[in-house]
Amino acid sequence: MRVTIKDIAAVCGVSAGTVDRALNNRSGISEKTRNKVLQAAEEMNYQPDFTARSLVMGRTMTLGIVLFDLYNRSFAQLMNAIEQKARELGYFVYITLTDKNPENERTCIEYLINRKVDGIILFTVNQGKEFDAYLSRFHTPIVTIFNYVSINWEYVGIHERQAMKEAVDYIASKKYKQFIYVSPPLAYAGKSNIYTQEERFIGFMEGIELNNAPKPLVLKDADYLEKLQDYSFNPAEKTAIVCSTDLYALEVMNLLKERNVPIPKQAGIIGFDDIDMLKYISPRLTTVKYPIVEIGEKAVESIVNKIERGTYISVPLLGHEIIKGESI
Amino acid sequence: MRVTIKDIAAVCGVSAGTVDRALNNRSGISEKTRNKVLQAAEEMNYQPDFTARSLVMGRTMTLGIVLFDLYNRSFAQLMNAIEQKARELGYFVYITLTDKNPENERTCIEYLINRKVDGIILFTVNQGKEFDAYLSRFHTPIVTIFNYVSINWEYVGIHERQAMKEAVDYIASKKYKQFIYVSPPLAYAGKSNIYTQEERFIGFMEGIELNNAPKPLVLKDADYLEKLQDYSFNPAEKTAIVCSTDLYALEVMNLLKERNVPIPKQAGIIGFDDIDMLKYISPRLTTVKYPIVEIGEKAVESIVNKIERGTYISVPLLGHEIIKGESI
DNA sequence: GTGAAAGCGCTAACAA
DNA sequence: TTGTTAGCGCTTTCAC
Repeated sequence: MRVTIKDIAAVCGVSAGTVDRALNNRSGISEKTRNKVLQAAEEMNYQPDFTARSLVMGRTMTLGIVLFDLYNRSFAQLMNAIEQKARELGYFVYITLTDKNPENERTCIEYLINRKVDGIILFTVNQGKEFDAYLSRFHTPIVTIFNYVSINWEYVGIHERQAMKEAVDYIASKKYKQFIYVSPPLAYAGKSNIYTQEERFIGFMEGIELNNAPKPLVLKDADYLEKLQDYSFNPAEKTAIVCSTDLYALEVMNLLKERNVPIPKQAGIIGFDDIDMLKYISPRLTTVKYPIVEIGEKAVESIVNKIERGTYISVPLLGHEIIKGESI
Repeated sequence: MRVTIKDIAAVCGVSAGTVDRALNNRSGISEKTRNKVLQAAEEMNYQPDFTARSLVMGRTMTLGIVLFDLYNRSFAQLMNAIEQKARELGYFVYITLTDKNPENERTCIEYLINRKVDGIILFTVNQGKEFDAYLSRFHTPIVTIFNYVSINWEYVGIHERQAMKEAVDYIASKKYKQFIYVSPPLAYAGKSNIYTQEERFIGFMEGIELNNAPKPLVLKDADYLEKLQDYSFNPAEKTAIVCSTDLYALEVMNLLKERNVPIPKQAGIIGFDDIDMLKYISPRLTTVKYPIVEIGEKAVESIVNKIERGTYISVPLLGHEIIKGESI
């Protein structure tokens, strides 16, 4: 059996309460007994039992993370940042993957609640009043990231809309006459929470309007590649293909290469995310970069502050930057 | 407050023990009371408290994962597979990242043990007799993946050596006369556990010998790119650059492109891992593929079987396949 | 078939 | 300063 505080108490000839006082730096104990207990604990290689502590304290020192999956590079980077910051602050991380399934996501959340996590970092696909109320039923701190839920929930993210608008400004300055917008997740509008994607799209449309660009072709379905396969590029005008994530941009790039459409001479491509793999791809993809690691770290810091001191650390929308590659 | 079994007991006019019998499908209870309790639990929206259950059962229904980081695509895929399989089997996953730091790894392991995880899936950088003994001190099931520790520990992986040897056979069949081997982790030989990398290297050397190839140039340091920058390729002979992971291969490819060394005409490249990003890279990298998802799933199944039924499910080394691209 | 009681390892309130 | 006691919510043993 593992050594418990009782064992230490017996060895030192004191009570369990006193051992607890020594071990956890509580007041009301003499230096002498504290040292004695501490030394005994050391010698006996005492390791505290977190499950017992959790039960009595109602705290587990763990954070639950609800994510789609780890397929997207950015998610992996995010998760990496979260784990590091969390453990630095003394917390462990439960990772749960929802596969973008709303019901599955609720199951994940409930499981986390039942396991008494101290807080949840939530990248949700759910939305709406009902979900908002659902979340409120749990009295557990929650920080939302990327997909906004409502004013009721702390949020860490970037100014998606502004970022995409600036991207359009940048493209417009390059004399593109035609615009195509690629964002298959938009097909889920109304059905699931695609806040970030919607914001990017709104930003795109704002940019189009502000730059007096012609009406763009918007591909908001999974068949965007087929559509692009059939698309006839006007040789007299340059077309800009704006993709809501780098992954779509790379797919588009592959297709254009296959079709022998010169990039960016005939068609330009821009992505969003700045995933690290871009460094191996040519032509270098132009994209929008945002501080993914910071998002993870800030989310953890905010929620831990809420847990330990009662208030979130509100994080203003973080910055972004257009990475100028050779693709547009 | 949350509803507990006591509350249900009070409502139903039975004892807590009886509620437990009903809730957990235990014997010694009439259908009638069972139904009554179950219904009450349903109505009261009872949610079991895992921390309490963990304390009394000594089990937490959680698996601890010890990984380097999530930077490498394969790790993310692995983690993804592990989470899915684990939750399918009713387990939650604590993720801990070691950043390849041996001491940090031990801290992770000990934290996991203190949190009473039921099992640990370990991708270690530690090694040796002392570490072996260290692990034995914990009476927690452990499955090692990728980096082998010793016969004492269950292991899930592939036949790294054989895979690399076959890769060399394949290359040799293509009339390459010069061989360069790239594997910076080899610099840590003796210092940390680089089992997979060592095995791949041994396989490479075996392949070289068997094919009567000339003595290869082995780059086993972080400065491999500088070395390759200065390397003079013999225009009369094709050089094969064998990389121990895709990431190194991509770096090498970038460098060769910069140097305008024609691939694979003058220099061929082969990687290892078959990361999914390869589909966006041209020329298509030739590489060795192995079932990363299966490794994760099998590791989970094996350890859960050990936890619940007392024995691991030994997994024979899994298969691999050479993915023939255009880079060699 | 059911209830009562003990206890998992720890914390915290109250006595002494 | 220290010990005692009563739980946290659940499981389990032993009476009845």
